[in-house]
This record gives sequence, C-alpha cells and structure tokens, in this order.
Amino acid sequence: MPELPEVETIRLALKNGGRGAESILGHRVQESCLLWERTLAEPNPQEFHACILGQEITDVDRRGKFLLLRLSEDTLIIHLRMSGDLNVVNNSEPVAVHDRLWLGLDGDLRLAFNDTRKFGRVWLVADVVTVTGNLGPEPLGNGFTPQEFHERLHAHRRQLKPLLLDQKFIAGLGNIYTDEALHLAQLHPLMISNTITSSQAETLWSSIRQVLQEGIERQGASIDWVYRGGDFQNYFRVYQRTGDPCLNCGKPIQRITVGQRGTHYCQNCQPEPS
DNA sequence: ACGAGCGCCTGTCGGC
DNA sequence: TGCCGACAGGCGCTCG
Repeated sequence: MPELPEVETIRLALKNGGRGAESILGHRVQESCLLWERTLAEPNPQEFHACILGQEITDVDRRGKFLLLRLSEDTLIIHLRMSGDLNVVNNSEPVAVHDRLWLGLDGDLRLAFNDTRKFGRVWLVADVVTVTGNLGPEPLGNGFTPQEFHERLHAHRRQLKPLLLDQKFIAGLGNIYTDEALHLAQLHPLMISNTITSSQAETLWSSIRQVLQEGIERQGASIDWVYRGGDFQNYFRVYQRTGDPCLNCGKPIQRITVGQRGTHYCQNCQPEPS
C-alpha cells in the first residue's frame, strides 16, 4: 500500500504525534511480542527480544519506503510492503486482528505493526546500510539532480515504468506515484529510458518531485479497506481512473499491464514511443 | 541486462 | 445466495 508519501506521513505521526496518537520519541521498549514469525527478517526472535528490551526510541527517519526507528543502540527498520501500518495505542487496548508484532513502551503505550497480507518485514540491526544499501537516490533529497537523473536513465535500456518502480534506480516510488508522475511529464510508460532527452528527463524529474510533494501535503492516499487519513486519492490524474476523461485533454484514460502491474495513462498526452 | 512469471498472503469486488 | 476469478499501494527469486 504505502509509497513514499504514505511512509513519510506515518513517520511524521510517530515522531511528532498525529493520526490520533502521541509521539513515540523518548519512550523505552519494555516488552516485545512477535505474532507472525516471518514478519521478523533479522535477527532471530530470541535475539530480537533480548536486544530490543530497554532501548529508547530516539528518532524516526525514512529511507525510500523504509521506516528507520533509531534506538539507543540499534535501528528498528520497518518495511510496510502492501498492507502494513503502524499504530500507537494505549497498552490496555486489545491487540488488533492483523497485528504481527508489537512493542510495549513505557507510559502505557503500545507500538503495533499491523499487516493484513503479511508481506511486511522488520529488521533490528546495528548498521542500517546492510538493509538499505542498494537503494537508489532519495527523490526529494538535495543530491537528486536532473543531470544525474538523465545520466542514470541513459545507463539503462529499460521501459520507464518498471525502471521507476525499481528501488535500486530511485527509492520510494510505487505504482500510484509512478503512473501519476509519467502522466504529469507526458511520457509513455513503455518509453525506453535511454531515448529520453535531457529536457524530458528534467520534466520527469520535476514531475516525480511534484507528485510526491502533493502526496505528502495530502497526507498520502487512502484506498480500499485500509484507511490512512490522507485524501490524495481524490486528486489522482490517472491512477484508477480507467475510462474517465483525462484532466488535460478529455480523452479516456487507458489501462494496460506492464510488468504485471496495472498501468494507467492517456493515449493522447502520453504518445506511444515509435 | 532485461522482461516475464511466480510466490508470498488476505481481502474485496464483480460476474454468473 | 454462493462460488470463482481478477485484482490489490511490493519485492525477491528463477528462467530464458
């Protein structure tokens, strides 16, 4: 479910309070409970329990779609994958149906990792880079320039859509924001990356940043049965708008499958590559 | 180097 | 009503 803007929204809520809960900063882990074994990628459950007890949560960062909970000694890394979410509740509340891992914190709080589809993963590591080391540039970071982006596009000969979804190429984009960025840049999802001009690359660069910023400002998108509180879904240009009029030209939005992912675009505004 | 197919999981929705 | 397939915001793996 969550892409960069949704993960960022969750990060800010954990760090500063929000989404109906208080900040987890400064709280100490007093208890841990793993309810679905495969949720914990590293280390093993015994070591995880022994290591995390007593550590204080000092900060909450993000790298791509990974949440980084900085603890006194280690970092708790969380990837929400398709259906994951993090909830801060009073410890007296019952454990929720799809909670897979929860941490009891001092101050009567519980941080619960809820994940219906069980695709999410959690790591407790000393060195974050062992998990996030292969990620591409952070699209909203200062180091991400149009020139470097153009060079990176030309270093591959791949369709734009699967390339933008590749976290090693750029970190944080998922199916929604990729379709939105390509439509804003007026580039066809099947266009081959090394045929892009420098001005097209710059347009795509700014489109990616624009849709991600919009998503963050709207506190992410809420779709299906999972509700996040954001309302970016009301501002989609193409995603899940198959057959609806393009907001630019009025022609119906098309849906094709690219790399097993539903892909939405406008035939008129995003012409087929020759 | 690249794309296709599949596995991992649970839930919802539309068609019959 | 029930059943059944398609589909879902992700990603790692194998294979050709």
